[in-house]
Amino acid sequence: MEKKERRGIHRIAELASVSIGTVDRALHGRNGIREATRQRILRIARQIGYTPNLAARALSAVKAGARVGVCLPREIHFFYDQLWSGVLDEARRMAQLGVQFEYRPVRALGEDDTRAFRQLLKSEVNGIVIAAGNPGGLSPLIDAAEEKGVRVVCVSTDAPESHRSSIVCVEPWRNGCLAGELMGKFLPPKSKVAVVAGMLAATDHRKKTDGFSDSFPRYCPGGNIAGIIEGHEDEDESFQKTFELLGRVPNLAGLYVNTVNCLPVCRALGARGLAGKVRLITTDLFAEMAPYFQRGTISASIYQQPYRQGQIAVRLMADHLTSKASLTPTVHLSPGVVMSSNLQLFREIRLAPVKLNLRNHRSNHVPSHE
Amino acid sequence: MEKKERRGIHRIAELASVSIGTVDRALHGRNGIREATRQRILRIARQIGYTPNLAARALSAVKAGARVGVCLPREIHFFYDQLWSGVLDEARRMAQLGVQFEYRPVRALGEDDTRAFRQLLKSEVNGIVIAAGNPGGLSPLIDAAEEKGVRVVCVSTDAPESHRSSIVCVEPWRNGCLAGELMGKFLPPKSKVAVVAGMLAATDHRKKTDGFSDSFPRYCPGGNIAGIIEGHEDEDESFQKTFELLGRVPNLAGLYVNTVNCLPVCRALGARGLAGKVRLITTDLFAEMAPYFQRGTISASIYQQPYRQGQIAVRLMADHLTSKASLTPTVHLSPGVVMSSNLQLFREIRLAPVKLNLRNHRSNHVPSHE
DNA sequence: CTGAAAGCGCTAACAA
DNA sequence: TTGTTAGCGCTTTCAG
Repeated sequence: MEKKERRGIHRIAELASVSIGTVDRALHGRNGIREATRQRILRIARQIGYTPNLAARALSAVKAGARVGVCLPREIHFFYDQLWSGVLDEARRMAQLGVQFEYRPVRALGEDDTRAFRQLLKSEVNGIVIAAGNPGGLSPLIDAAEEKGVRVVCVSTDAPESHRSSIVCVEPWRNGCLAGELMGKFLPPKSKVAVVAGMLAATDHRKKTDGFSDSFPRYCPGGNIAGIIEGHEDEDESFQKTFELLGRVPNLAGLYVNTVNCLPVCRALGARGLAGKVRLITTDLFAEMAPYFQRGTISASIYQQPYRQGQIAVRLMADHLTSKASLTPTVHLSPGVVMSSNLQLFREIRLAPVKLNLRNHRSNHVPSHE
Repeated sequence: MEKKERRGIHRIAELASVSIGTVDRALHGRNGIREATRQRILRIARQIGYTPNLAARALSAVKAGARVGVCLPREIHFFYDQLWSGVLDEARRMAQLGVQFEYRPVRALGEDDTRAFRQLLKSEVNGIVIAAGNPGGLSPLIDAAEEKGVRVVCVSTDAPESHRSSIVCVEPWRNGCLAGELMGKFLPPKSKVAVVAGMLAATDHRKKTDGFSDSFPRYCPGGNIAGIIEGHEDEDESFQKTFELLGRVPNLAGLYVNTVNCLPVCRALGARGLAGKVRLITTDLFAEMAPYFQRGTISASIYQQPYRQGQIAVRLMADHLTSKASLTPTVHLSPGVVMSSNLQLFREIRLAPVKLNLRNHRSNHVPSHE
């Protein structure tokens, strides 16, 4: 005839000799409860180390579940598809805990993102995850959102002037520093190197370039940066400018490409017969780069962990929304170093390119953990 | 008088004009159902894109909830405390979905782990996560467990001969390869280098050494390995042997330490006035190494991502147990490269050392995502 | 102010 | 072979 031991909120109710309704009121700071009762209940809860069962909570609140909006560029090659994968994988998990997601992909970084953001705001989400392509236009919107209690997490690209709750990224400056240190250690003292940037007008590219410039001379005594060129993300322009640079600067020992657009640079090196002679450090990773690693054209690439950025951003937001966990204001990941020895371990190389499909991400889904 | 639209399994039952019990049977391949009915139900489920609500499932299965045993070394410095953190953080999350954890820390890797494993088996767990210190003794036990349907996931250290369901690790051979490539690229052709191993009798250390030996000459033309010494994880021995080596081999250009025990090597370099002159590549990361990075004694360290290994191993197991997800047989993480530019981004350096407390991991818990 | 009870989607034990 | 039902822990609503 022994009574089974109850759990959670029931247990508390039992110990406090009240009903579960009262416990609920105490736990959630709702009104309609005497302060004394509340204190007593809270004390008991603390004593037995009560933790709410999130599954039960999620189940009970199917309709009232938290909603998260996501706004990221769609470009399916390079970087953003991996970022999306991380986001979607983690979103699928959190969906099990009652968090709902609303996706508003934009065509390219910074393109039309204020509109997408506004739409998300209008659709009554509780949080927004966004790659802030144009911080200028977005910042006031972000501030407005935060004002209304909608938490904003920036991922990969920051809007530092805004009051966003959190940023998840690899800092561009550090990224450049690491490249600089690596280059400095690869090369003998007094080496001449050059930088191929996308466009220096873009903050990220400028900061990466700065980081490299700060760091390289520290690790390569007497080394100097003989040139900085802008490829403007254009294949032909990048090729031409690099080709020209290689002709112009004699004894160039190293080249740092801080944009994803490194293939034309590889080709220019090949055309000059300098592949493998000039140390090349690139940024990011995608399948077409593999042969250049194997041939020794690319010495190393600085990897920004897109999958993990997406995963962490979603997790951060969802944790906050479901458990009232505090939102870590900054999560700065360490950039990875890709070389030919570990190339095969990266998902960009390992997984055959998979089409991005927001509707039905479940199908043909390969479990992934990197 | 309109009927509310039901969800999930109820919805299917409605459409198929059967009861939810039957649907459940169909979905889970249980018997006691006519094949025709099952097919019909499965088809409908597919059509409406049914996804089980894991929160509900978890809630329903609290008593029958999956139980996971964890057996890892306790040593709180270096590596394993980070591995534990990853495990505990992820375990706490999965606890919300009804997965229970049983911890059986052992004093040191391979010490007494067969006993711990047996205890876990006896306590009726559904899965075991273990760092397989002595694969020899463990393999038959692992096979027996798998035979009984208890899935075993090895983490960090493998038992390759066993039938464990999965392994999560950084492959030691690749680890050595990366060190070799890095060293090869740091040094001019024809350089002489040496390796400081723990004990070559340990498979992991031997494989790292092999990887390094395979890889280094490929990236340093004419380079050769002038010596391999064993420190046996002993501070004094490591110091003495390194000190002696540095005196014996003239013009040694690089040193690769493939055990965590790198401080004595740093000191020996200092004592010979060679700190910063001889390129030093180490393994793993802990707070006391920081000054040696900053002074340039350590050029780089190969980081084995302990936190993430723990996280992924638990996740793999828990996913399998809750969703019948397939257990990816191998998860090989890419080793990270630590240099002074990104040193501060690693949790070992960033987080003040925190005591390991299995009882009450929640308290003084800092949310972490790296 | 407090208690009682319904229901979230799923599992498992028992009835038919 | 199939249907029914009692929870799992929490939120919410309606009575007292």
